[in-house]
Amino acid sequence: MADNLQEQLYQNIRSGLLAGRFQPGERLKIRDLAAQWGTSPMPVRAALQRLVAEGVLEGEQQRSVRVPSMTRERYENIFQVRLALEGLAVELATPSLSRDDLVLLRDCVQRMDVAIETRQVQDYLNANSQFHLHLYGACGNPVLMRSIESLWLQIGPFFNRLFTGADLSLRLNDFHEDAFAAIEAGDAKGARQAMEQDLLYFARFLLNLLALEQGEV
Amino acid sequence: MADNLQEQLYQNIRSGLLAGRFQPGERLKIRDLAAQWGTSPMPVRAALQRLVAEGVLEGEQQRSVRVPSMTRERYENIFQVRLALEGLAVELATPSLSRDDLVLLRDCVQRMDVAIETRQVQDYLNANSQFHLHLYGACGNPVLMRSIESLWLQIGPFFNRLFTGADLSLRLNDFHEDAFAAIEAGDAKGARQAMEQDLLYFARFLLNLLALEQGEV
DNA sequence: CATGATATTTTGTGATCACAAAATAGTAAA
DNA sequence: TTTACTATTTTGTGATCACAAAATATCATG
Repeated sequence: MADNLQEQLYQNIRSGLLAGRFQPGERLKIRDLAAQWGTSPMPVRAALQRLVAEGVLEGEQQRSVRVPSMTRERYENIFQVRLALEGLAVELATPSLSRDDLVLLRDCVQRMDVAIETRQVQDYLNANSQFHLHLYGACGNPVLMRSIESLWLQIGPFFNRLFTGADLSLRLNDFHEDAFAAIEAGDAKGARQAMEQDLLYFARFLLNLLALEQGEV
Repeated sequence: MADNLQEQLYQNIRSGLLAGRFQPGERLKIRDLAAQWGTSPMPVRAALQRLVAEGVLEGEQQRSVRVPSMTRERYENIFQVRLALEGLAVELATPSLSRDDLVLLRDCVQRMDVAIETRQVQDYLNANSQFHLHLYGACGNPVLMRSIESLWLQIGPFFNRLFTGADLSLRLNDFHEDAFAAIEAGDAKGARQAMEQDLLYFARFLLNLLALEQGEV
């Protein structure tokens, strides 16, 4: 942890968002959060403004800060960019993976298999994000990595909330296995294609959950 | 202009950066800028932190804020992402351009032609950015647009500074003409390819200027 | 003259206060 | 009961202050 407050508060709010602890459309009020964390409003303000600048929260025209709500349209917009960036990252990362990386990735795939069988949603999500982000991390391009993480931060909240209590489809690991096989063989284009299939399948899965939820409300 | 100070200061500093009025590596000090604009340090702080969050300025480990310096490596990292995102944007935008859009784009191409002949560097840069950004703007994906603008903001400063006083290559408009022809014909893939060629040519041109400058220093 | 320790200044962070605009509650009239 | 106007509270913004850490200057020592 950094030694300044606003960094800590930023991390706290951020992980709260990723864990789905905030409702879409909910207003985040500076003084409330400050009281909750026992600080002055000042560092909370900075942390919130940072999250707005990163596109994680939305700032109503120089007024209050809200948790954005996810619509089908917004999801598809984000997905389109993810496909381009994560595809590129896979292609770049594949040739430069070390033996240790491969061991870790294989482990992630196995953990996802187990998680699906035992219906441990949280385990699956953890292994899934580790698989993707660790793979992308090897692309050697910090700018690309930063962009990808920004997008993950934007969908993460809904991701986690929607998945909670959802039935895991048995096919949610198929494309990871394809991707891993291609990666292991050093086939960058193949790895990219498999990964794009995974993203597509995953996106459809999530859109179903989203439609389901919005139908119920 | 928004009615709050920090937004105005943000815009001011931002356009100062885009115009190349700051030196790479230069430290931006809160109190200095505040005195310069006749405000308290507070809104300056917010504006700077926002620019750091957007990746335009770099914040040295919870300490002072600097204008990042451009290296060949960093430029290539940004370029790689630009190619993916702007290529996608062109492909998406092409089918949904209105007649007015085409008129505007054609005008940009013409203005660039004139600017190259008369060696008006600033005119060329203005027409160039308008051509690109207006085209991308038609892609209908705000998330994609935001990402692209973020990248432009990161190279803009060097862009403008390096170009000032540089000789304009006569070929700097060739690919725009190719791209426009494809766009006009509704050929999305072709437009993407032409635009990628343009980015590539432009990037090489800029890398030469960068090498030249760093060789001189 | 070069070098390292010390003192001074500079600079970012966080707290408290003042203020205006927005959100909300309260009240009166139809 | 509903609606429109007013009063109160809430909330974000900007200013000023206090403080600690970093940067810089000063000076003594080799």
